Amino acid sequence: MPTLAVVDGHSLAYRAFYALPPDLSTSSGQVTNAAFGFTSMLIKLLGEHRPDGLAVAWDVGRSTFRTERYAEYKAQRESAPDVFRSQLPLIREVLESMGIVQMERPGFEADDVIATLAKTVTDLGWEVLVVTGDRDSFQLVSPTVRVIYTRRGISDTVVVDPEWVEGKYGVRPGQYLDYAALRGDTSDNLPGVPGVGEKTAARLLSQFDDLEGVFAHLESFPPRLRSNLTTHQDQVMLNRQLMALVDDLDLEVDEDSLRRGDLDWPSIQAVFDRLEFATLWKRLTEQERSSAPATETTIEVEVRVVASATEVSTLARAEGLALEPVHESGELTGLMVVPLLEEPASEGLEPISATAFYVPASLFDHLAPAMADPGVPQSIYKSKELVQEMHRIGYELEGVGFDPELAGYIIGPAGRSETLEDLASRFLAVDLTATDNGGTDDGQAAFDFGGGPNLEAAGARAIAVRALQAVMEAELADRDQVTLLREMELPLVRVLARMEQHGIGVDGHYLEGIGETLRGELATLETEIHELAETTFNINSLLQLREVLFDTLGLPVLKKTPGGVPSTDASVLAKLENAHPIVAKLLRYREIEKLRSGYIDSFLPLVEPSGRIHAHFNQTGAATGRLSSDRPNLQTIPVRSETGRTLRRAFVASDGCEFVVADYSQIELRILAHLSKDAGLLGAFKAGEDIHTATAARVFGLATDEVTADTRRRAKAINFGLLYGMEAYGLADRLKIGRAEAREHMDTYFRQFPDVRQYLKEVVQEARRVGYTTTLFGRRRYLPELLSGNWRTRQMGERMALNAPVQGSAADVIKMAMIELDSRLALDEARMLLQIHDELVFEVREDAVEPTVRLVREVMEGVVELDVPLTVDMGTGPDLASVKG
DNA sequence: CCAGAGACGTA
DNA sequence: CGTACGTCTCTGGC
Repeated sequence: MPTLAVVDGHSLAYRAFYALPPDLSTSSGQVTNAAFGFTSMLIKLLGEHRPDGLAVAWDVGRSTFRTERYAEYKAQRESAPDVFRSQLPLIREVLESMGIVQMERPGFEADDVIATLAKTVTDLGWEVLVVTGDRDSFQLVSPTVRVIYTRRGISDTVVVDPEWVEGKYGVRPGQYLDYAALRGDTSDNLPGVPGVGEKTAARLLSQFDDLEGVFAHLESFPPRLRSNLTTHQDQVMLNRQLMALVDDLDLEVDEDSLRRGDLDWPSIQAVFDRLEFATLWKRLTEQERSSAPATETTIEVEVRVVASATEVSTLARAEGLALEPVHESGELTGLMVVPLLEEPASEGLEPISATAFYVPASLFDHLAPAMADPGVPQSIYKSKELVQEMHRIGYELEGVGFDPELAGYIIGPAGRSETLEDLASRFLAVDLTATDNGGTDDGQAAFDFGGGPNLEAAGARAIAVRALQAVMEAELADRDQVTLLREMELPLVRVLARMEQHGIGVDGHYLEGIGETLRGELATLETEIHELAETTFNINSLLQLREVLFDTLGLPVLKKTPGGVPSTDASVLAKLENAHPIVAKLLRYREIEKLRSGYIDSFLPLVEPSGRIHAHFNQTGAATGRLSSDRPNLQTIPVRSETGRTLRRAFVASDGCEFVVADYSQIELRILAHLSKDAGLLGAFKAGEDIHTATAARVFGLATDEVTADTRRRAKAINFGLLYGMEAYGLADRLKIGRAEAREHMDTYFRQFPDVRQYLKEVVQEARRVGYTTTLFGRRRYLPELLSGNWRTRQMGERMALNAPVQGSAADVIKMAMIELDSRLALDEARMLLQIHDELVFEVREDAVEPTVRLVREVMEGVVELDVPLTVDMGTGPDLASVKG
């Protein structure tokens, strides 16, 4: 079935305009951010969805039949800025050069054109993909019409199908119009019914089907709702009239003109050249001219439901198993299993065809031996989740041998982790979403459509995991990153799974107590601040606070935010502290409020009845290779401020246990020493000197015992600045010294440590040459920023290039230590609880504290051999506040 | 409801 | 004009 993509031109152009920096322009000064973003999105659409036809619909003018019928319609909208409007002709040129049909209709909106097109071509047997950031289009969604909805910016999109609409709004796509009419739409200036939000609207419609049904049953509603509905009935019916898309416009739709033909490369090149779209030209040519699959293929899956123990045992004799969980209303009901017998044929455009075996949970006992056997490696997308889920019901997955999510993280380009659909599309040219919808195209697959788990879809996912393994492992082998996956990221899965599962003990009562104290102090501060301001206002409102500080009190504006508005951040307030007594109160208020909202109120709901918090450790969240933590983020427990530290007492070791905390001393500077091989830096570490004091001595030409606290502080700022790619300007700001003096400091530093300068220079050069940086263990970070036409972006790329190998190598080192420690610690004696980048926290049985301290130090210090020693500082204590070395 | 801005906690 | 994260509050509604 051919697919037509229809783009809402204004909607997308507007998104692009606001998503991309306004300094994107040609050398002659024409701003091109909207045109650039639009074209980029278009290329992405062509690449990812491979539509057979393409059309762009435009709005014309502001007046439509809707504004005639209802003057308020969209009346609140301001007209678009000139720098946006000037780009519309550019976009039209791009589209013309690419031979893409553009349509518009005076008196109607682009949405109406889209609706008409969708209806027309659907009748001709096409599938439709509507690309827009406008939710009104959801009323068009059907089994053959999907919407690619741009949620924010231009790259965060979601494919909206009937299931998505139902899941999100609780109504069928056919009811969406009535639903929106009830709810109203502020962006169109259409009021809804007071007291009827999304929840109520959805409930009413699921009960009475449509507006007519709702208004026919007014008597059954509570009085308030009834009267609100009665008074607003006219508005609601008007809303529906205005929101309903017109699908019978008189458009001359010529099926053939919609189809994409061969591209006219010379004319495209002319337009792209003039707009200076060099990178887009490269993307388009590589994508559309390459021999890469012209269209996505699909997975042909035959699902076999396993019914006997014998069949399971046969499966379990495979050389490996791809596993995909199958859920029904939140419960794990079974596993889709694809045995790894032979390499799947993944060349060309043949559909990948395989059998997936569904093993219901009742037969898991027979699968257990294979799952617990590292000799039968398991390939699992999001393996940590399945490891935990299986553990909870009593089964251990001991041999996770592949996870496409982790492989994708290693291959990069990093960012947030990719969905299995993304990965299948990228590495297999397979469209998994086609199967997810129930595989209605082959007749026999629809047996469970509408109820029960979609076994076809799960089977296709398991097959995709297997196919991805072959392709991605080959890619990793080419890059020499197989070890990184097999020896580091995969073994870490079990370690993290255990840490999350074990959680950390929290004294909820203590936390509540602190909360009360903080609330008390906040109330006092609030009163004082209001009195000093001589007005009551919301201190948390930056808008109101700015007004008080800079208008009412007339304090000077020392810094602007990136948005161009006066900044009130802590560094500004610190400078204003002597200007007005309100400032000190504000600083204190901010500090306390941060603790209350971010650490008390957000932690308490996360404490399980067991008295423990189970944070998540995300293995694919950071571009450098670090872990990240969320729900809650336990890598940011306060430690710097006195008040913040009181909160640490809430983290308590279990009865009969103590915390053991181990942190690498100056690991990043040590890695810089190792990577740069700078004699001075290596010497200082080998001699066991305090690195900041040693740096100060060399930079300021002093003997070690002549280094004062202040010179040490300066040296420390230089050392840290180095790791972040800081320049003289930043150092000057930080140390409150002149730019020239800062320059002088840095020059002296680099004279004393010449190989550091050389190394930093080479890192950037190499990154520019190959496109990425590399860590000790071969982890890459891709840095397209280095080739940006934008100076700022390029500078940022350089700083990232300087920092990534150091931060990333440190992450590698501690990950290796975690894996080794996990295998060597006895679980009944010591459990790893937290990783905070260069620090590990363990909960240890009191009688095992001493040997554990010894083992942890030995493993952490010895896990890799560098040109400098790695040293670890250790402490123990019954709670995180009283950990003492 | 949602996304962005601004602020701020940590390494 | 210092890297890497996650989370809170407020605000305005491409």
